[in-house]
Amino acid sequence: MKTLPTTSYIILGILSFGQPLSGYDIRKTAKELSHFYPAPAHSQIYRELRRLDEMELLTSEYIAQEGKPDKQEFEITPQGTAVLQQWMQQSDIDAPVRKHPLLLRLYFGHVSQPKELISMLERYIAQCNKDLAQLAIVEEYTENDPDHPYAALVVEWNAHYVMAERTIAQKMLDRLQRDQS
Amino acid sequence: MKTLPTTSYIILGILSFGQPLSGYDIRKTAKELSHFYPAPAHSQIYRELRRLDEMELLTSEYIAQEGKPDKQEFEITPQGTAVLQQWMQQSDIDAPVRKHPLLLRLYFGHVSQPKELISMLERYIAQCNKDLAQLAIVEEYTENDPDHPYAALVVEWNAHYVMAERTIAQKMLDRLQRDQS
DNA sequence: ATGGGCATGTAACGAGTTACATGATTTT
DNA sequence: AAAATCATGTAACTCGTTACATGCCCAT
Repeated sequence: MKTLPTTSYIILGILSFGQPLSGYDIRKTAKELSHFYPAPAHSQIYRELRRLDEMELLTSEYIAQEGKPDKQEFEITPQGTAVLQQWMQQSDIDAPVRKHPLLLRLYFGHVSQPKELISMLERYIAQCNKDLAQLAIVEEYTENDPDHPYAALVVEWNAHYVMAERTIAQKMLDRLQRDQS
Repeated sequence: MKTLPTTSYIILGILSFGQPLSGYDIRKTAKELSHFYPAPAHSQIYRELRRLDEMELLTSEYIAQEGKPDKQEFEITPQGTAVLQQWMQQSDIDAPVRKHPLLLRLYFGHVSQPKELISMLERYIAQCNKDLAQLAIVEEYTENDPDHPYAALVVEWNAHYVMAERTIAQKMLDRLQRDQS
C-alpha cells in the first residue's frame, strides 16, 4: 500500500473533526493551516476527494440546496480514520521545509546594494507585524475551543515563529545599517 | 518576458559568485541552501541549465578531464547578471512558505494519544540540536569568507530559526507532559 | 572488492498551479 | 452596478521527484 500525497492526509485530518464538509469548506479550512502547510488549489482538493472516495476512505452525499448552488458533503469512514492514524504514528516524520525567497536574495546580496537589502528587510518586518496582529485575533478564537483541542497550540507555535523571524530580521537590518554608515 | 522558475535564479545566483561551475557543483552548493530553500533534483538542474544556455544567460564550456569524468562548466553572462539583478530588485517578494509535517500532525492531535505527540516532539527537539551543532560548524567557515559576504548572515538567521523551533517545541512538550499527569 | 563520490543525462510519473468555465446569491 | 462569496469542475501546463543508466576514481 503506497502512501498518499500529503494533501490527502490534510483532507482526512480536516474531516476527522467530525463535521461533514464540502470540498469548498475543506479548502477554506486548509487555508487556515497555510502558515505551516500551504493549502493546495481547489482543483487538487477535488481530485483527491474523488480518489479518497474511490478508496472508501470517505463517503460523499449530494445535497440539493435552494438559494445556493448544490453541494457535496464528505465524511470520513472508519477506514479513513485508520489510514490517518497510521500516518500520525509514522515514526520518521519529514523535516520541515522552508521556501524563503527573502533569505535567498539576501544570500545573493552581492549583486544588489545594501540600500535595496535594507528595504527588503523593512518590508519583511512590516509583514511580520501584520501577521502577528492577525494571529493575535485568531489566538482568541482558538483558545478554549473544545472542538479543536490542538489548534491553540499550533497558533501559538506560529506566533512564536513569526516573532523569531521579526527579531532576526531586525537584527540583520541593524547590522546592515551600521555597516553602511 | 515571463519569469523563470526559482531554480533558474538559484543557478544564476550561485554562478554570480564568479566561479565557473559544473552542474554537479551547482547542485552541491544548492544543497547548502536547503535550510531556507530546498535544492532541486540534479535532473531539474541540468534541465534549467540547458534552458539558461539557450537563453544565453550563461555560457557553457566542455572540459575533457583525465582521471575524472568529463565535465561541463558554466559561467554567467552579463545578460544573466541583468536578469538576476532584476529578480533581486523585484518589489513584491513572496512570503516564506513552510511545509511542517510535525505541526500538521500536532493540529490533528485528537486522532492520536498525548504519549505519541510527546514522542514526536522529543524527536524533533533532538533533530534541532543536531542541526544546531552542524550550523555551529558551518558558522565558523562562513565567518570572514570574503567571497560570500552574506553567507554568515543567512547561516546566523537559520541558527536563530532552529533555536526558536527548539524553544517552542520544548514549551509545547512541557505543556503536554503537565496536562498528562 | 565494495561503497561512495564525481559527472551527466533520460524517462516516467505525480503533484500542483493557473486558466477556463458556469451561475446564483450576497454584500458593498 | 459591481465585486465578492458559494460551489464545482476540466484542461493545459510546469515543476519536481524517482528510477534507470553509465562509468571511472578513490578510500576503506
